[in-house]
Amino acid sequence: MPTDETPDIECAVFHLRKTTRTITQLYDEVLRPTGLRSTQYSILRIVSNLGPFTVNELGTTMGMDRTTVTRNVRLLERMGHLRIEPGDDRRTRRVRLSARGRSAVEKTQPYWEQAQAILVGGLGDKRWQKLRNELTAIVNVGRKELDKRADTR
Amino acid sequence: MPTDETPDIECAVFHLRKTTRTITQLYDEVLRPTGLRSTQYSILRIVSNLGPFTVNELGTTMGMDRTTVTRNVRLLERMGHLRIEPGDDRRTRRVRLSARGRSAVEKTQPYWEQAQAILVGGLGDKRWQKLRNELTAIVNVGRKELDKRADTR
DNA sequence: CTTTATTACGTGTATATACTCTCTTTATGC
DNA sequence: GCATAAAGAGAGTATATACACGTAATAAAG
Repeated sequence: MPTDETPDIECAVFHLRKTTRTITQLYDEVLRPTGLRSTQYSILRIVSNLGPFTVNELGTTMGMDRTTVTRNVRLLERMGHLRIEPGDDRRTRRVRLSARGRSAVEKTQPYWEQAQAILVGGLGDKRWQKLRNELTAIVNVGRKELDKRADTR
Repeated sequence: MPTDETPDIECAVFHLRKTTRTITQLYDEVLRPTGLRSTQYSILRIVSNLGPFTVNELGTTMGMDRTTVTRNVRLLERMGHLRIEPGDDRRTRRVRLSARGRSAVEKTQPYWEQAQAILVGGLGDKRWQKLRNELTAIVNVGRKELDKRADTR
């Protein structure tokens, strides 16, 4: 059962979820030797590039529910990749990369590049850049509506 | 914390997962009165439009692992939306919509249309059509690579 | 300065996801 | 025909995800 064309379905969330499932499987497969899953590497990369973060900030950056961040981050802390320190305020916690986490990101980088090369290579760099922009655009559409609905409540 | 721009990150799987999280939240929010989640409605819709399916076929169509199909379908069976019958072969099972499932799809349709309208309306129909095609394209890129790797093993 | 609202975060629960391993059934080789 | 391979599916386990609810700390109102 090789590559089947996705049938005539308009539903946006269906296409997005199907695509994300498939591409996550690809990245997970390529990253497998590193012991990091796609989401885990994403979190470490984001924290590495833009951190440190509070739990809330990380959630906003990743479009991820706060409580999901808590659990994902806890896992990475147990693996020794992240450190979770008290924040400025006694309510907040500061999530930052550990030395081990930094090393893991470096070691994983070439595998990530390989996966990225397969995908971007298969689509073409220009098309990927455009796609990336469109993804950002619909995130903003969705985010805006969700924020609007949250305000009403 | 309103709509924040996704920072300068190239990683494809990060953008896809972030987008899918956000859009799933939107659809789930709009679908909430119906009691169906995004994935559940997607499965019912697919089975309704293209079914019946074996577990494997449904997995292929949705880019979903076979074992995930088993569990998702079981849930919908317990809700009374799907029926799971023996297939042509004593190995296979046939997944089809029940009368109740058909009714649920119909009742849910206007909510789905509302969510879809928010998204497609926010992006523009032309851009959405293009985006949809690009999503299909990268699914095929990913699928092809995954199949290649599966053959080697 | 006390009451009240807001902010930041965690737990309980349920769905979504996929890999590994195993079982049963069908197809293939000889 | 029988041994072996392949196909279809489920169970065990682990991660990913988010909503409802609860708690502690800070900010705002008076």
